[in-house]
Amino acid sequence: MLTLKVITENTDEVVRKLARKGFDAKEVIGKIIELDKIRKSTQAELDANLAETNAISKSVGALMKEGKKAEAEEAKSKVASIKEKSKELDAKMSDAIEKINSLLYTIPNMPYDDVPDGKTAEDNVVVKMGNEIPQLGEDALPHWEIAKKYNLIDFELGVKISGAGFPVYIGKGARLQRALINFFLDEARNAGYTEIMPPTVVNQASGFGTGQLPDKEGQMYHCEVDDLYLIPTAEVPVTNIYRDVILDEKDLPIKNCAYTQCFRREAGSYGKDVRGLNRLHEFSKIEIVRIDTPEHSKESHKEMLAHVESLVKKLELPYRILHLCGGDMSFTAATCYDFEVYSAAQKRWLEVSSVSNFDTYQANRLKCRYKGADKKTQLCHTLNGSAMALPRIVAALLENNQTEKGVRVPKVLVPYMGCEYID
RNA sequence: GGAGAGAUGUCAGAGUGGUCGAAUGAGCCGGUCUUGAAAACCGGUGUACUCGUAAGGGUACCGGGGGUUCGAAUCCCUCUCUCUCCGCCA
Repeated sequence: MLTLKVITENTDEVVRKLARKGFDAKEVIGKIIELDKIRKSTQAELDANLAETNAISKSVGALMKEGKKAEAEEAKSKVASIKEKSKELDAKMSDAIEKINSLLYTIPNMPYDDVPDGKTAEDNVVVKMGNEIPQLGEDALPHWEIAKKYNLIDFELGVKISGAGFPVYIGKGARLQRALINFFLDEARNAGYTEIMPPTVVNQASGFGTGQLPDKEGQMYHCEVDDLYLIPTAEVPVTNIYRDVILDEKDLPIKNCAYTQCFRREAGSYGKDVRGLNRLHEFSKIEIVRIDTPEHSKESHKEMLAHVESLVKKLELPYRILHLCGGDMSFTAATCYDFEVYSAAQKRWLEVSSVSNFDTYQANRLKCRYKGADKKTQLCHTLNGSAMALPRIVAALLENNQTEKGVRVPKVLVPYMGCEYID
């Protein structure tokens, strides 16, 4: 969430920037400022009351020691009325703070100035394209047909044992999963990321820390008995490592990567979007996460983009990079680039990665701070990106590389697959 | 699942009703000493809110929440978590 400080001190700027995200902040910020004034004055009054209570309590102790019982009793009686007032003030202040926070949660992050204007996905800007789109014949098969032809993925079997959106990978289909996971992790490690293997279920505090809760409660699987959530992305456990942590500036940037299974309820999705591997309830993803200083985070973001680009390049997949416009960006991002690969039989672009900088928005929720050489404690910047999500990569690989001999394995994956063709 | 023990600052660890934001030790930072280093010695070393130009004040925080009391790290209730033993088990 945005900090109270930035909202109260730069109100006009905040309103202007949020407008680019299609969010009218004027009213809610007005309310927040009002509530904050109440909070401040209430706190001043409460603090004074408590100070008086403390002073009297101290004097009672002293009087008792001196044996001045009557005076001690008198002091005691004085406290009663002050205490009652304190209780009242305390309630008033908690109420104000609670209201302020619940309003703060409704405000999205401010987009950076270089984020393109726009309202919908139509307005996203293609900043780069790479690798040739293959020309397939009329008889080209979509990936779900290929998966069936070579017995790589059994969607019906998944329905039997779990439900729709939980495919079963078989034989070379399963091996391809493992090959991609290893490839992505090796690439990340070579780029200086520390490999993390986190839990795939998290508690409420973690879901809250990265912003999945309370807003997107319905998107996560919830184990009610234990009140734990299945993670929708490794971002949740890996970023929460740094919840309530004060880092040392010399340890920044922190660069972590993690492979996990990801679980998404995807309530409300339907049609061609959920066909085959296009949208699943469970899938494998390698995530890269960075924690950085405000001064260096833009540079970090660039490095992450270059890393993800190198992956699609090596996999020989036609790709394009989109700079998301203000209106299409996620609630929490300050700037975000999407990577899409072309799935030649479906004839459509599939999103395989988004790489975001959250500025201090997430760190403020997480209370993730660092201490610099100047001994000052301030909020970190957090960034993350997929590097990458498997299913759509697999979809594009199967479709784009289909030949009469089988599906050609990209050179870079051959050592991981142990074969040149999937047949 | 059963029984017991515990949760204190960066860490270890004291504190069982008043001057405790918290002993002591370690670590870390600064200094003295030293050719340099080590040792020794001296000083400093939490977070948040708030008042103040500043110096410096005030308030809160000893796992979370509530209660008793003039006053709670300390007493009571409750929740959570951790550890040990037993059982079960990949």
